[in-house]
Amino acid sequence: MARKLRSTATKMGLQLDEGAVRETVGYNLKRAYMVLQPLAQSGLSKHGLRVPSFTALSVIIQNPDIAPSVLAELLRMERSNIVVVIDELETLDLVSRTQSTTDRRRIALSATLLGTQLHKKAQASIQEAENKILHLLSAEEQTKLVELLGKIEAAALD
Amino acid sequence: MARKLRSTATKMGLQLDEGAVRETVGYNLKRAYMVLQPLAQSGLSKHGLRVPSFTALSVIIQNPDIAPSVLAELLRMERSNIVVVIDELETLDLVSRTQSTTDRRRIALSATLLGTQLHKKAQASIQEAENKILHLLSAEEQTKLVELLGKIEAAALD
DNA sequence: AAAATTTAGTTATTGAATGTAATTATAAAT
DNA sequence: ATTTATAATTACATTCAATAACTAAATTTT
Repeated sequence: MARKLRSTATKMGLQLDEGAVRETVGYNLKRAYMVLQPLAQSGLSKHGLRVPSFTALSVIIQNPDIAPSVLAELLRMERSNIVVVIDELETLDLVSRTQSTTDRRRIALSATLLGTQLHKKAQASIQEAENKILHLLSAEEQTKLVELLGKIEAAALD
Repeated sequence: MARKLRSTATKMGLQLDEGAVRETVGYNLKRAYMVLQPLAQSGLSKHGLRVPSFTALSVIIQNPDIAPSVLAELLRMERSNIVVVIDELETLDLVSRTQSTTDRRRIALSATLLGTQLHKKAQASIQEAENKILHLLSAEEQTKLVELLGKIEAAALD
């Protein structure tokens, strides 16, 4: 590690490191996320999507007629923020809102054909972008990583 | 997983999941980060610090007389954003700026005694907060996780 | 030595993402 | 019938990171 990190450091003949923060798992998580997030974003921007809208589209495709509030819970977002994401997806004709006839408060979300098609392409773009980094991890390492991340998330639900 | 995730889902007798996004490593990273970040923040808020100011303080303690621009490079932040973090730390009397005599553009950052003391306490608070979750991972798992995260970060430096 | 270029720190501004509070319409409960 | 709760929404605030432009000082070029 730290080839580029040393670029300025070596100029000054110093031995730099971040010290105590590196002992927290959270900071290491953040730094790895800072690497992958821009890759995902650039993969999505080709299709006019942002990360939140892509994740929402993904969930809607997987769960046809899902309600916004359930979608929000699943994505761990506020209901109020989901609204603008749905607005965005609807404007792009990727998702449509249908008011429930049995409970007129409730809205059913479904992906359009275009939405399903675009999602497939966007998914491929993300995978491709992530792979610029992740091909340096073996399949077992990637599986292990996702498993450990899942344990952290599961632990939070107690 | 998904005890709480099922809370609404089970009400409706549905089997919900996020679908394709979960196949991206980046999203799993994000979700795990969403668990740990608030814990770190609550650990720090007791001491009047935010995550960015704590990480900066950590680096300054580890590297006395570091320049703001080097600090920014190490934390992968913009120089412009580091300034406000330093302002904040200086206001709290945790860090002081000293102008270099040899190069009057350059500034040397150093932690005050108070800064060093507070950092130690804040560090303990973070560890304690993180452990509410992380004790569910074995020591080996935590080490493995940090190792894998490090590989992702290292891969980005090519 | 003078002029041009680069570097360090700073300021101001923006945009993206998330969080909070209040509002409207409908349904459910008392 | 009145109250209470829920779903979606709107408006607003906050945090964080990114960009551009500015000042002062050093370095390089001519």
